[in-house]
Amino acid sequence: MMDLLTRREEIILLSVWKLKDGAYGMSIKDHVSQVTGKKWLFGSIYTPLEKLLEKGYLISEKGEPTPERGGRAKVFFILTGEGLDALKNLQKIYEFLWDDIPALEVR
Amino acid sequence: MMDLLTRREEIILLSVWKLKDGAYGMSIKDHVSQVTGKKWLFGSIYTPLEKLLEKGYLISEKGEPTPERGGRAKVFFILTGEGLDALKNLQKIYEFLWDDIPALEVR
DNA sequence: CAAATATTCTCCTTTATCGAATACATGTAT
DNA sequence: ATACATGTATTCGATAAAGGAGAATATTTG
Repeated sequence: MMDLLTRREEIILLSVWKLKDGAYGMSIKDHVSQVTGKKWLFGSIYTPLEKLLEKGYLISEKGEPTPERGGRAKVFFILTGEGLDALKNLQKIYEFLWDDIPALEVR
Repeated sequence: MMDLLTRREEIILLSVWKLKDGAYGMSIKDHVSQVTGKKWLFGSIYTPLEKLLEKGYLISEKGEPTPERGGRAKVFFILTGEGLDALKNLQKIYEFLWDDIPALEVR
């Protein structure tokens, strides 16, 4: 073990996928905070993003600055084929792990 | 962030649940290795098990030694109500995260 | 005491967490 | 026009927690 995605890598990768062409640091931070119901800070976003770039699961692309007052240029992130494969691999493992756990669904 | 289960905690907690009254170090190790398709070592099992006890997600129970030649007594693990809640919480987050990701399902 | 099974321990690397510091673009007052 | 204020976004750095590998130790029976 274990070349599986870490928890944060999983959550961030899925967020990038969901946000499509609008995935950059801040929007990812907001999205994962909303989804998980907890407040995420910068460090918890940019560090794994960096790692995901290294692994080739994401690529980044410098965007234009916002035309509003203030607004440093965003860095957008896009899921690669390898990133998608990593998610598929995880999904397959989840099938085995979570399948046949009926008692959890009753509440 | 983040009081969410870590990846290993999740996998091990689910394995304990699946193995019912037969969950102890070695059987958990074999189960997670089989499910994830990777070889897990002792350190990757007993350390998080200890953590899960501390968190109250598991309780342990000393078993009888195996009647075969050799066989130190096993320590069995049982999921608590809190442990089940932690899994349910994770399951709920997965719903949001993984829902509406149709492209992943094609393969 | 030999052999088999199970767990504990130790060392080291990698992730995770938090928030201050910095960068960058634009509005505004002089 | 130019300095400074303001709003957005990212980089950095320090510390804590989790992950990873496998040797060492304990326990039980032949």
